[in-house]
Amino acid sequence: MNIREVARLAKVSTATVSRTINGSDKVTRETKERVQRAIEELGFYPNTWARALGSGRSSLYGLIISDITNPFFPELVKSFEDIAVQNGQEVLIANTNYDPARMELCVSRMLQRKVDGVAIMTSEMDGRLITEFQNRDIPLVFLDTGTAQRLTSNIVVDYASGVDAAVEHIVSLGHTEIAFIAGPATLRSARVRKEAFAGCLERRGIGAGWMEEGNHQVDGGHQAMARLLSRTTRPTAVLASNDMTAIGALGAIHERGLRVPEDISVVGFDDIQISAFTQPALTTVRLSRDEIARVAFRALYGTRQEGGKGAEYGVPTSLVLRSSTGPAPGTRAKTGRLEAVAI
Amino acid sequence: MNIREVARLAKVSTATVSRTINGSDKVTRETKERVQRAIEELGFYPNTWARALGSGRSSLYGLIISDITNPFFPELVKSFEDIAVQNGQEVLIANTNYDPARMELCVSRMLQRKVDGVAIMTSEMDGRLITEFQNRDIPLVFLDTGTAQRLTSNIVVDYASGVDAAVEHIVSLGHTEIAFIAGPATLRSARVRKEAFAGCLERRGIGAGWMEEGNHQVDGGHQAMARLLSRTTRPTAVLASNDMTAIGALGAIHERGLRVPEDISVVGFDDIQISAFTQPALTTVRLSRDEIARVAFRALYGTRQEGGKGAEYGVPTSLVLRSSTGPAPGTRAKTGRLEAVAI
DNA sequence: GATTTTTGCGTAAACGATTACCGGCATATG
DNA sequence: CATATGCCGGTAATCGTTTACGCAAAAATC
Repeated sequence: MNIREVARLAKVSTATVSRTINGSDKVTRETKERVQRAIEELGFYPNTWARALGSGRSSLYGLIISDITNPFFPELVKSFEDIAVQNGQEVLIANTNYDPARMELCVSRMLQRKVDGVAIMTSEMDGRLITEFQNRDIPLVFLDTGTAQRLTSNIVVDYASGVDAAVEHIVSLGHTEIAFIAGPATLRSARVRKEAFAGCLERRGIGAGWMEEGNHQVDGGHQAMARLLSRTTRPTAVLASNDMTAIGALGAIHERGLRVPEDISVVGFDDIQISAFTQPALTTVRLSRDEIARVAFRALYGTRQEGGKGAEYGVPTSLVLRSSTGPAPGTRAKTGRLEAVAI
Repeated sequence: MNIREVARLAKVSTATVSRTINGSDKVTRETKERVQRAIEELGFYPNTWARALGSGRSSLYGLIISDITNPFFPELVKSFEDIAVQNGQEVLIANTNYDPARMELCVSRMLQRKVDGVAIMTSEMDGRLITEFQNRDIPLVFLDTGTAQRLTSNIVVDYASGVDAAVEHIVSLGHTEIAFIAGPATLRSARVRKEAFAGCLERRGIGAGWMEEGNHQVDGGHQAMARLLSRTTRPTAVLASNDMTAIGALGAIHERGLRVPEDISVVGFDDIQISAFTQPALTTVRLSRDEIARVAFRALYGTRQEGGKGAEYGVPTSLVLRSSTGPAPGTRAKTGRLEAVAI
């Protein structure tokens, strides 16, 4: 079953079949319809690899992430795939496992499969590898790393406003002893969150003494929280650099026999799915993976047409109120506002 | 950069280059080395599409799952991808979203990309679509659906022994009022788990009166548990058809002001990552996704060579003891055994 | 030493599309 | 009425491999 059989049945040349398939305007309506009928009658669909070879476009996008088992990524992957398929593209997924050495393998996989563009949603990318893509005119889009230039776009997450909303919420509940559990200092996005937090407190005239470092995993959050609790005085509210960390903190607090939010309020970051189902449900800053995926795809898909100049795209964050935050112990704060925005 | 340039540099024909790349034994060692040097010198690697077109093999496997945001799947996907890449293959992932209509789209995507085999790790597959693959001699492997036949293998999970170990554990803790929250009756694997549970109780002479149905999601587990708790008497132990359901149950119990495991013990199924981090950490039956992925890949990869006859593969399950199970209220059971196997 | 068999490699025809180029016909233009 | 201009659609080259076939030269056989 190939294009020639369709051509024979429709009594046209293979070129005309190809043109109808690709929506060329050089075919009259009647011919087009005749070809369409032939295609349907035979149940024909074109061989993607032959198309790729002939046209130089693979209709394949690469999606490089750190680790699909990190709950941040599945939604991103799903949305990206959805949009891609809606636009007739496929997606090649590659995990770096946070390992720069594996990144090399990922890049080579992308190059071998001749992808039409790559969304790099992780930070283990070094300059040399980026060059490999640029040399081959392959559009890229980064999440929070790199800068917009020819053929490469960048997605900038507005961490600051999310952190700010969280701090505002906590402060309005009467908290003044606020801690932050940071992510690994090597991660740009973790540094930005931490700095945003420090800045927020400073602007409000609250000293930023409570600071611990986790690893963006549950165990790191657990240990960091345990360290926080073993000090002579303890915070009444804790912001975590991501939800995994917050979940670890929840566990550590629970182990100490303390209650959330009565004794300590906890705020996460990202709004991963499971955050709605922790005990208690986690108040957190949402970073929409759907939005990221949408923007990333648009960046890649658009870059070719628009002369290949990359752009910078912003993605917002927003506070999601659940049950892990409450009035500071010994305060009688209004909680009306809490209900208003809760989901 | 193509095979011809390599051929010219190595002073051989393109056929010889192709043969060395594909590890044919029809090339002498010296020639092979000369070609290798040329390949490295030019930084050449073959165009995958052209290979696919020429050979009829795409080095692509399809992986159809219900939903990557279901925590059961990410580990499966990751392992499958890992193994595939180690064997020079790529993976095309497709989500059905539990929707039989979308399954059609998934199948068509697989066919268009001419995959060399498909692992179907979901149950929304109807016979007509399977035929599409069989007509094209594409090997398949199913998870717990379908039967082994020409070109199609099946992975059979030993649900019974996992459920049995869980019930044994619960009974040894002195529980006699044991409930089960089933999955959707439409799902074969959910039915098997439920029947295994009923069988276990019967064999031990315990009546199986406590039965509710969830939906394998957190909300379904929550509601089912709430129904269980609103009865006049309540169970002292609950087994859930999967971990998501168990997490929902945990929430419902907590809302009622009851404690786990002091008032009610809870056991999950699957051992998804987050189960180790719930409050309390969930005792559950592990179903290794790594093992499933390994077996699935081997089934597909092996099928071609071995004359295309499919096989049946077994995957075991095992009990993982954590903190959500304890002695039945009013009992003084030994907990020594609990520590022994805990992880 | 003449023969068959094996081995190593080259030639060239697929594989299934895309697309540059070209030509015929119908319509517009003078 | 002759010529210019589009519009459709066909011909065939091309993309980069794989692989069937064939042919020397080397090895094995008698």
